[in-house]
Amino acid sequence: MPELPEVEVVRQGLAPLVEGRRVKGVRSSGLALRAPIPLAALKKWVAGAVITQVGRRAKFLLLSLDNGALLLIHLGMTGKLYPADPAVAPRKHDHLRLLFDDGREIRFNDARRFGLVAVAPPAEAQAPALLAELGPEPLEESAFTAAYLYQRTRGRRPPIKNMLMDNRLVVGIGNIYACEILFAAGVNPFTPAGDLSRARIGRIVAATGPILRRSIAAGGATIADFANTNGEAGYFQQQLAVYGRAGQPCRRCQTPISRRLSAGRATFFCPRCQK
DNA sequence: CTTGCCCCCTGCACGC
DNA sequence: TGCGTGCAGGGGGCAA
Repeated sequence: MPELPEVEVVRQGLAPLVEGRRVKGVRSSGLALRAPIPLAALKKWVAGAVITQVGRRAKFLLLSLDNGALLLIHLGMTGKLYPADPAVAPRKHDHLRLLFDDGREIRFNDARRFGLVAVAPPAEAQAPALLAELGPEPLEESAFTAAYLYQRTRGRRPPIKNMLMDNRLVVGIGNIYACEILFAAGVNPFTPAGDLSRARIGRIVAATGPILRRSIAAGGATIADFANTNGEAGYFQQQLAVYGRAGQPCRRCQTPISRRLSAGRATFFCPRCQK
């Protein structure tokens, strides 16, 4: 489900719910997500600690603790965080519960279990292994530059769309926003990345920030079931130019939007506007 | 090292 | 009503 804008929307909603709160206890469903929930580490480093700050790196939520440890949460495809009353029975697919000393709790619900919960002890919290290979943040304009993307794509044959979704190159861009960014840049998603001119790379980079920021401002895109911490849908999906619009007229030229697979993922583009 | 393929898992829409 | 199929915002392991 969530790409960078959706995770950022969750971060913004989660921060006021948990910052300054002390975790009283943790509960897990016992079912593994992408990896087993590290209950021992959660009890050691999270239970009893105060959450000082909620940050984000790529699609990871980073909950800093006052003992120096770091709680990492990845929402995968269907992960949701929501506040709950501890007296109310967990919902189906609630896999982690963080109970606070003020009588509230936060639950992590993840039907498909592609999410991830990890704990970095204080010694690793500044450089968690899970974040070690990640490329720059696309909203950091000094890092995700045309010069950077141009250099990193030279000699590479994979389609530019697949490369934009590779978090070693740039983080946070998934299937929706890769399609949208390339439409805005007028670049065909199947173009081998290394074939793109400096000017076209520049258009891709220039299109990225505004699209991601507009989505964050709109509360993210809710295609099926994305929800913020209040359970509310976003509305950026109303502004999508190509994603999910196969057969519908291009908003710019009226040509029907195409849908083709790229690396097994549905890829939407305007065959006329994107060359 | 790169690249494509397949898998993890559940839920939903659709056709029959 | 039920069943089979295909698809879904992610990401990692594996083989060639």
